[in-house]
Amino acid sequence: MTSAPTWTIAEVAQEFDVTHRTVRHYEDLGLITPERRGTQRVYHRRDRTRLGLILRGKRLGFPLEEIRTIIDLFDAPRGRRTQLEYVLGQIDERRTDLEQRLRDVQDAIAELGEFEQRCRDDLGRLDHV
Amino acid sequence: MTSAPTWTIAEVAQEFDVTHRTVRHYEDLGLITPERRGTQRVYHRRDRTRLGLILRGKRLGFPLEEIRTIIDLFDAPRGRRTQLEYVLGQIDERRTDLEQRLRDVQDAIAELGEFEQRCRDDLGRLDHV
DNA sequence: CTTGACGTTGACGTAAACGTAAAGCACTAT
DNA sequence: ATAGTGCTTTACGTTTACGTCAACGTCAAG
Repeated sequence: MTSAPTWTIAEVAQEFDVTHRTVRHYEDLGLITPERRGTQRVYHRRDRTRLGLILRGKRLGFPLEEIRTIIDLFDAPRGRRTQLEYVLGQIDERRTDLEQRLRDVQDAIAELGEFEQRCRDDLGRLDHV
Repeated sequence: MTSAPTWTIAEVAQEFDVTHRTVRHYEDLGLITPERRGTQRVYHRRDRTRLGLILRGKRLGFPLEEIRTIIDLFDAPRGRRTQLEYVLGQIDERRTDLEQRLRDVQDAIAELGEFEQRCRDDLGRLDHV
């Protein structure tokens, strides 16, 4: 029988291409809470999942504090109706935000495409002469 | 005959929902270069276009310095072949970056949808009992 | 047993992106 | 003439997201 795999701080840092300082910073802000064996940190799959979410959130330009509230949402208690309704409300806010970003990215890609076409036209004119 | 419209710093700031300090900061970094009439700044349509691009870039999480290189690209000289090829190369880099972000946003929205479904299921079970 | 390799906790430093006075010019309105 | 409104520069303050030592613990290898 194989027990659940774990990782050291150096391993997760290398794997996600960040420094150990960064990983510890995220822990300071409460974004990840690795197990402790004595004084050493032990990272589980759950921590890696969270790290992935954090870094994606960062690529999307969210501040770390906001990222924390988002990924905490996934682990929030949903036993009572009021809790569930709160979570569903939060989900809606997040979606609104993300859909704005989706439009932003799509617009930017479209503009880039138009601009590229203009450049290619210019290039064609240079060839033609 | 109507001459080209212009705006004051207060007007553009209000319109884009930023402070005049922010607008001036972007000028300090060379992202916009409004005309001067005496000591006063006069903003033209071109400046507003750039401000829109800047803010969208910010929503996408790009640092201002990178935003500057991007929007400068649109005004870069494209007279010679080498210049055009440079610009086309830059466009490709940008597109690669933006497509990564597109995937990120789409993944995030998808995950949010799955999570919402789980929550709604939980809510249904509460109703059903 | 001591030397690395890797880990730990402070604690201070820094770059980016503005915020926030402070102090002064320019024009208009009373 | 002076008071007010809006714009200007200068300059230090703040927050976020880490970087960068310093100083020390721990465990396997030589």
